[in-house]
Amino acid sequence: MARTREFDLDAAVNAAMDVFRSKGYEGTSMRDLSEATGLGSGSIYAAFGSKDGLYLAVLDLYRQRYAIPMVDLLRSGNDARAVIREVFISAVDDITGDGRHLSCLIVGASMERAHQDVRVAERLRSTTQSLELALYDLLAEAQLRGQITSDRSATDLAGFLVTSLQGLRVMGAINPDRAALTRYAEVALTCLD
Amino acid sequence: MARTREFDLDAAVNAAMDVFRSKGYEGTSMRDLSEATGLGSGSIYAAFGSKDGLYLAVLDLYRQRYAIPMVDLLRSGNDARAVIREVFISAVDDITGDGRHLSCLIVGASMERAHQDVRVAERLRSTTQSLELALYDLLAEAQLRGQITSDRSATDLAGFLVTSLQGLRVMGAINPDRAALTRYAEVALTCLD
DNA sequence: GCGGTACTTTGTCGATCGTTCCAGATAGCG
DNA sequence: CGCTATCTGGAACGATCGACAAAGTACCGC
Repeated sequence: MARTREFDLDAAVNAAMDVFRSKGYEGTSMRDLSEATGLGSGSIYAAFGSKDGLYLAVLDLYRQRYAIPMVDLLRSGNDARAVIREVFISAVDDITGDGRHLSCLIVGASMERAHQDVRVAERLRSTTQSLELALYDLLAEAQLRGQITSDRSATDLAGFLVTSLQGLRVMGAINPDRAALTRYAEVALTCLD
Repeated sequence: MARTREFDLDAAVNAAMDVFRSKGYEGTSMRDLSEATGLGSGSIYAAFGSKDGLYLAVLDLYRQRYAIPMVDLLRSGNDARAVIREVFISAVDDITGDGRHLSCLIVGASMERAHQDVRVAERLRSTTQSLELALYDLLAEAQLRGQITSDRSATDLAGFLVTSLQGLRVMGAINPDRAALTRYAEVALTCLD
């Protein structure tokens, strides 16, 4: 055997994620990625194959970092309304958190990449579906308990909530007003009444 | 005087709009724009100054074409609930209309350009604000008449509705399911009850 | 009809794009 | 400790980027 890899793959993907989030896919050059990760382009191509490959790795990490914890929270067994509010609040926090203008990779990928790369489209569909499913399970049980309205199916309510989350990301990009976004989220939650 | 301009400026901006909507800003090259408009790059630079200039012209046309009619509809004096439902339905139609995957320029610009070009950001804020304002006026009067809930301020309801519209655009880009999007929109409208 | 002017076209600019390749560096094995 | 397989950073590739200048073309007032 011989020399082992020196750099931390995860750290590199992390650094690349920030770049993609602030500049988009097409707006990011390999030069940007080299500087952000501290790697030579040769190392990047050896590890990820291409710019697309690195983007997919970034997208997977983003899902693992943000979408999966959200699903876990929804499945934690706590009160439906409280858990959903928590999800919305943490989303608003994420949107307005730092001043670095890091937009949501999911929304960005939906607009910029979903039409052109089927692997991206698959991942986006999978992510939103798992989120919708977790919401569905939570809402269906809450409906059985009479905790939320049964005027609408749990499926529709779940899809609507995901839609609202995506909408908040967009609105936050246009005007990162935390108080306003929070109020919009509160209105969305009234659909459960 | 001298030679008159041979091409139709509006037609060129229209053609460019389709390209930007399907490829995004960074993903569109001057070559793409030349082919779509049928103009030489020289003519484009003479007419718009730069790629950015053309993009701004496209964004203005998009606002004029989609946002302003929406505001006019909201101000038509018809029943609030019916008008708002019409706005949502026409938005869903627009999202799922053709198979050409033309995403919303407003949402695309929000994600890709708002952070980098203040002129884009200004236009986006202006567009959403005029939409929110039209909704506010409509909702405030409906509240006075007792036609919709007064549990939430008209401001919050208006912002929420715009947020939902943006969310529908994103969801439509991930999965252009007209029936599902329509149901999500219906859920959003229940917030007025 | 003619000169002048504005518009269109074409070719090309330097820069940068994503990608590949190579020479030097480094760590594990005998 | 030397060998060698692997990794590394940077140089260099052809292609393409946005932008522009010069040349050609059609229209106007005279």
